Amino acid sequence: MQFMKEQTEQFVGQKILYAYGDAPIPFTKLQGKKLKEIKTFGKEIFFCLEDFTIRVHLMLFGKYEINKTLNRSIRLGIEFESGTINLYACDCRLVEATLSDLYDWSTDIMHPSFNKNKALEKLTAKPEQLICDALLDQNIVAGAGNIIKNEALFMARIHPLSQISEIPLKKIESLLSACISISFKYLEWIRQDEANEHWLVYRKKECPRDHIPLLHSKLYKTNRSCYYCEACQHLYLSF
DNA sequence: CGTACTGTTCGGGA
DNA sequence: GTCCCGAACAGTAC
Repeated sequence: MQFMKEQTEQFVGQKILYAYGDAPIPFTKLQGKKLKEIKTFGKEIFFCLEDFTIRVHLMLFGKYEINKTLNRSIRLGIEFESGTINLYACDCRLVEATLSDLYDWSTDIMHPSFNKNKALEKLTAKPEQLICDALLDQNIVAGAGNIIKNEALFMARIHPLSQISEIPLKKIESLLSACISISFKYLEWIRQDEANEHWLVYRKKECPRDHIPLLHSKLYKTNRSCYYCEACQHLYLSF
């Protein structure tokens, strides 16, 4: 969402001339309101207006365009004085509450107030959890998704089915470091329009270390795709 | 809680 | 080559 923020920041300070679409939003309420600020939390982006906020989550299939339309039904179009943001197939809703009451930015990987120790605390707070599930929990580390989960586990050489209580703290720290470095590299890759050219294991067939076939299956509670190498990713288990 | 559902694209198998 | 099917960057509702 950092990249989307960069691309939409040009409209901060401008008034909304007109808003429309099929989002469950009272569009007339937006009209005439000034865009005060754009914030992000993990995969969410917030367009903060004068007395409420538009929260947008692109989910799996969401798309957005600036000053351009796609040939499909519009979820939310926002016309500003100098241009338009068009949102498609995403989750849009109004938030009236104060954002800082809802979100803890200290564990949002990309946020300036990210605190690695807080993230470590949250990660180890549920020791019975499996690491492949914990990494996807936006309340633990916000921003990491399924790709970063797979890549970070591979980099830190941790098997996705490892139990948090059994993973040495140093390994969890290196896993977190991997999440952080991948997230920032990902932003850089998106800027260069090479977002999907750098993955080591995600959607790959072979381990880049030892060239044996990677395993691929949906694992545990979150039931999301895991790509991993049984030979070089250690399984930490209590039994 | 687990299950169903949403919704668009793309790669791989036929 | 082309078509079709199912998985997939995620989360919510029930």
